[in-house]
Amino acid sequence: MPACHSHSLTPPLAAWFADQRGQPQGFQRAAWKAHAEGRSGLIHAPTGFGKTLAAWLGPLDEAMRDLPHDRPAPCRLLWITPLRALAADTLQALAEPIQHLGLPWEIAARTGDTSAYRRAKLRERLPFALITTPESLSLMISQPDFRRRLAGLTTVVLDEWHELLGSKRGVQTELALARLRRWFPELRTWGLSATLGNLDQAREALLGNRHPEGVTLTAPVIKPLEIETLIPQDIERFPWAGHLGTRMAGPVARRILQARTTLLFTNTRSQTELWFQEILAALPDLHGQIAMHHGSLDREERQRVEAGLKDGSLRCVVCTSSLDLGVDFAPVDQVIQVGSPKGIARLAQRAGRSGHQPGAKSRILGVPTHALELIEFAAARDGWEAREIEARIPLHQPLDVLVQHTLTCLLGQPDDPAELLQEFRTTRAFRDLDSTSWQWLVGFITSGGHALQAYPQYRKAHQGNDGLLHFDDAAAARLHRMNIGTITSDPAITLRFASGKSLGTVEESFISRIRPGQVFVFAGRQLELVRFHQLQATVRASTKKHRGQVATWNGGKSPLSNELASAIARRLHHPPSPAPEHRAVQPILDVQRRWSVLPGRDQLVVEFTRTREGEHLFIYPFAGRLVHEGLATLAAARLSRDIGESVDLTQNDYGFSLMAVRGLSLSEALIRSLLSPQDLLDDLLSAMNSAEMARRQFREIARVAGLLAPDLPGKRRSHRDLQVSSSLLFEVFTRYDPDNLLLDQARREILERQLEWTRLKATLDHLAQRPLHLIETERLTPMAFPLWADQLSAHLPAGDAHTRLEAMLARLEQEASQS
DNA sequence: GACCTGCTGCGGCGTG
Repeated sequence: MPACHSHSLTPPLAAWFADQRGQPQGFQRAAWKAHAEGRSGLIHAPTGFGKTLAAWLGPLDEAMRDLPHDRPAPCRLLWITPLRALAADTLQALAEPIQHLGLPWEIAARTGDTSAYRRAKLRERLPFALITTPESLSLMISQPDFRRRLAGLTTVVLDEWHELLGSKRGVQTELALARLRRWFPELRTWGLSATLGNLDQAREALLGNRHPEGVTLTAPVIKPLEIETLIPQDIERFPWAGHLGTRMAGPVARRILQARTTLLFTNTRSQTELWFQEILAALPDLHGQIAMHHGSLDREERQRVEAGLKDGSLRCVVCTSSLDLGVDFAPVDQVIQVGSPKGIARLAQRAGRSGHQPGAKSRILGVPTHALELIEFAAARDGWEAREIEARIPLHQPLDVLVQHTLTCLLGQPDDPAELLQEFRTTRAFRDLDSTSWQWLVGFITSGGHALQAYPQYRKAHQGNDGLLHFDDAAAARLHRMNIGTITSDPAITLRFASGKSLGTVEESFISRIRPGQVFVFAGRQLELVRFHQLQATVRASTKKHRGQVATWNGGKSPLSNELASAIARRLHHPPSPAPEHRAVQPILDVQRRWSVLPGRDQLVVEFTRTREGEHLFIYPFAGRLVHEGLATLAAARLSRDIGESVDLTQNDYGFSLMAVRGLSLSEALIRSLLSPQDLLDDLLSAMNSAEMARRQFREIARVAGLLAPDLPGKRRSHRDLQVSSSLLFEVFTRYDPDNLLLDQARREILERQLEWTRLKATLDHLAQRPLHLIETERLTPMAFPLWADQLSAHLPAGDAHTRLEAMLARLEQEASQS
């Protein structure tokens, strides 16, 4: 072994390690050594491979060398975790060696869950190691004497750094790190990350301008990942479209019986509700041992389920990505994914919830909900084997976060604007923040800007005679602390029994479709709505025989990742290796090939089909749903301008379709003009009603920047009249302060987040170079069918669409098997 | 305010 040997832990610590884990791994030794040399960096290893000890034993070892062993130690380490639930587990893990060695050094956690009493204690004295969240760290930064209490800090660790990266939470953390490093120039920063496509950028965001001195340490092990797919019995009768996949419930239930504990992931909350019912119905004997977990369930219920997983009393939990991360579930021995994996890293992350011990294999069972999803699982395996892991791109200059953070800093201590700017420029996110923008920001927080200068509540800071910026209005300070954080969400409706017990939340749009007396399914129960009044819904358990409709939410729409989309396109045309999924779906692919061609990445396939509804174009760029939405909107707007007819559109992860009663044709010139990159931005913005989108996006920005009065805890929204709505602010800025940089940010965020501008532009440029393969088909092909079905259900009453779909499906299946 | 399928995450305080 190379230089790694040159650093050895102090004997008692080394003995403890050997006793617990045997030989340290190379990357762990390397981390301890780098830490002892005063370096920082990123540690990258699969779950369960000892990242925690790699980051923890360095500072612990150092403290054992230079601190007395017989009395409490000053604060040396901050450990940042993105999840409250992880704080408790981390606390336990860090405490282990401390307890074993009998050191009187305190470890404590500080999150939103920490009691007022504990917080007061922590305000007196910080422990040797403090575990906290980015938001709580910001809150502490806003306390005037935090810096003094931290004196002696040597190390900060960012757990699950990949989780924060790519979001405003990540930027908030970058800024907090910059502050800590300004206070303590010798501070060492260690980030822990799962597999990620852009480790370099991750380290840049972690270390800011110290990036060049940093190291990246990777565990040399590649955790074996086994992706198996549940192949439908009769592929000829397996649906070409759909997303629920409940016809696979029987075989899935059998798998659940074969394992001790199963985690069953779905892609949406309502799918979780539905599958929970299906599994319960298939396995009535396991009543009480099957549970569900998603983000809209009451927190107590979720914690109960997490505890049940931990102690092994549950056989199966149906969940959404709410269990992607979190408490350590050593007992889980089977992971199932129902529906599209969406991304390679995502599937690997979920698979990693099983086989937690080093050396153990991660396994996941994929369950397709429609025929082509079989290909997706095979493609995810290809992608993993080729190490095509998705990147998480760090954000660039979100000024709303900087407005918030600047005020947070000033709350802690008055500061010189020039020095603040210098500090902020040490982060990756704001490294090229220009002085003009900074001056604008200072003006905005001290005066409210052009539009709001008449309103004192927007003048939060002032520049004193000392030249420093101050924030010392006690009432405003309290409001600011209540507003810290970058996570925003729409108000939700709490469902309660008459007793007051809360079950969780639904959206207003869902509950307002339910009439009192009607039954619906939520949290795995049949509930009858008693009344819905003042944003409170009262329910009671229903004993009615028929099952009501399952709750739905309008959540995020995560598109197929670029990496997985490419892997799918590649597998269709040049499969890198044989795969059972591919063999199984072959009959469907054969139908596609016979009636049309197989779309892929080498050429752009466009199908033209006439149905009873009209004429359809089906186009398959394989660029993910958001991009297809942008392309379809663009093409539809251009087309209807040309033909003077209204054009309907739909999109999914593989492609999009345009439909008009008449006027479509299969001409290369027409298609090329629809998809021309020329005037792209203008056409797109006007087609997508971007003004309205920006107005909506601005709400989040206004919230993060602290322009909206925070929702006071406990108070209902009836205080709305006191609130300045984000919409009004948007109007005011647009009219009286058009140069407001937050407006600009809203436009940028729309472009990147809703329209995936970069990917969309790249797709169009790529399409312009690909040959077109135009083909008129007599019938809807397997690729076209899901798009057509979507369109149908969007335009007809639900029952009607369903009947027609069934009939069409039956006919197509029949034809497919005959031809 | 739009969506009809669509994820997750924190924090403030006082009370049901």
